[in-house]
Amino acid sequence: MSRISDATITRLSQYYRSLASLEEGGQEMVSSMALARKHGVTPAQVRKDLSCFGQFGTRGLGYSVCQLKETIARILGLHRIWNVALVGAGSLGSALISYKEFKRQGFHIVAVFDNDLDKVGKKRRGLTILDIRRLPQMVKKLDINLAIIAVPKDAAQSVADLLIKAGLKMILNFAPISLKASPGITIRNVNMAIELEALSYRLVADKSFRPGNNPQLTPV
Amino acid sequence: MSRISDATITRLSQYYRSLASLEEGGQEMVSSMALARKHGVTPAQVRKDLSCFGQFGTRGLGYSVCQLKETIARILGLHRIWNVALVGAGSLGSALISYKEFKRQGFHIVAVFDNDLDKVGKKRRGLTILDIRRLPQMVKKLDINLAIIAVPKDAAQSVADLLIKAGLKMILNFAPISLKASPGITIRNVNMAIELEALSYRLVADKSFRPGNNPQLTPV
DNA sequence: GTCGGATTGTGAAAGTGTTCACAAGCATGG
DNA sequence: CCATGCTTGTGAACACTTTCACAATCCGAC
Repeated sequence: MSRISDATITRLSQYYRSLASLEEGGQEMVSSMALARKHGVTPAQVRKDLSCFGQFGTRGLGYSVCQLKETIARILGLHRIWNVALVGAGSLGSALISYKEFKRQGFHIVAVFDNDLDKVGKKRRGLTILDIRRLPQMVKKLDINLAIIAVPKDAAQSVADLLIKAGLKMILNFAPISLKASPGITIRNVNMAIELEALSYRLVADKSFRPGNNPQLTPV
Repeated sequence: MSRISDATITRLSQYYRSLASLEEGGQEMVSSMALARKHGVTPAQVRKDLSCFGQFGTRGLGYSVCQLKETIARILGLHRIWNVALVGAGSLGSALISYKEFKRQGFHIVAVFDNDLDKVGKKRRGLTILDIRRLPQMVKKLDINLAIIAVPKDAAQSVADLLIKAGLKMILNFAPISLKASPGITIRNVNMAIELEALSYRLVADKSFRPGNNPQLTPV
C-alpha cells in the first residue's frame, strides 16, 4: 500500500485526543460520524484514514473507543517514551521544556543544549543546560531519538548539521527558516510567523483584495 | 478566479523571506528556477503561485527581487503594522512576546491578557499584563486586528469565544486543542505536540511498521 | 433463526493541487 | 532590424486527496 499522507497522520493525532477524552468520559463505542463531527471532517474521511492501517471497527456498531485509541497510539508511536533533545535555552526553548502536552504524549525532553557559555551549567526548569559540544556524547548516553531546534534563525542550519552528524534523523525546527532535509532525514519546520501571515493575508483579502481584480497590486 | 490555497500562501511567505535576503545581498533579478531551488519546489510551482495574483515577471529575465518582494508583502499584508493581542502570560506567551520574527513582519503584540489575578498588573518584557475582562475595551482602544491564544488546553475554547465576542475574526491558537471556527471567523491551530507525533510516526514506521503488513497492529 | 437498523470498508467519482511542456515575449548582440 | 537565447505564463496532463455511494456484515430483538 502506498505511503500515508501527512494530512492523515495529523488527523490521527487529533482523533487520538478526542478518543482520550471520550474514554475519560466513560464512552465505550464511537462511530465515524461522531468522531468526524468533532473535527469538522466527513465520516468517510475518518474511515479512510483508519483504513490505511487496517480494519478496527465493527459494522453496525462503530469503533471501540479504548481499542481505537490504543491502536492509534501504536501507529503514532505514542505507546512508548521518546527521548528528546532540545537545542536553544532561550525563552522559546524554556517554554517548550515546560510544555505539558509533550510529556503527556510521551515526549520527554531529557537534555537542553546551548552554545552560550554564560548559560551552560545554569538550570532551566530542572534541567542543566549543556554545552552544545557535548551533543554527540549525550545523544548516545541518553539514547536520544528526536531533537527540537529553538535557536535564532542564523544558528539553525549549523545546529541541524550537528544534530544530523550526531545521528539524529528527526528534527522539529522552530527557527523561522525552512531547513531542508537530506535523504533519510526528516525535518519539520514550524514557523509561527508564517501562521500569522496566513491570517493577515485573509484579513487583507477579505476586505479589499480579489484575485484577478486588483489594480493596485501591479508592481510599483 | 478561485480561492487561493493555503499551501500557496505558505509558500509565498517563504519566497518572501528568500527575496528579503536576496535583496540584502544586492541581487536585482531572480528566476523562478533559482527561487524554486531554495525551497525545494519546482519552478513551475513558483510561477503558478505567483500567477494567482498577476504577472510580475519579465520573460527572459525573471523577477525583480525588490518589486516581487514588495508585491508579496502587499498580498500577505506585510506592508503594514498589525496590532496583535496575546492571551496567556505563561511561559509560551512570554516567549511569543519576545519572538523577533513577529515584529520583523509587522505583527506587534500590543497587549497581553490573563485571567490569573496574581499575574495581572505585573510586566512581561515591557508589557503590563491586563485582566482578560478588559479585552473588549482594549480591542477597540488599541485597534487590535489579530489574537494569539497561549493558554492551557481547558481555557482555550472560552478564550476564543471571548475574542470573537470582542469582534476579532482571526485567531492563532497555540493551545493543544483544535478550535473550530464559526463562519466568518478564521482560527489557525498550531499544535506542537502533533508536529512531534508526525515525527515519531515516521520513526516507528521506518523501523518496523509497514501498512497492510502488520499483525501486531490488530486491536488488542 | 431471521429480520431490521445501523455502521463499516472500499471501489469509483469528484475535486484539488502539482508538474509538464510549450507558445509568447523580452533583451541582447550583431 | 532580425536572430538567438532565455524565462515567463498557462492550458493540459498527471497525481494526490476527499467525498460519494453502496455492498458487506454485525448486533439485538422478536
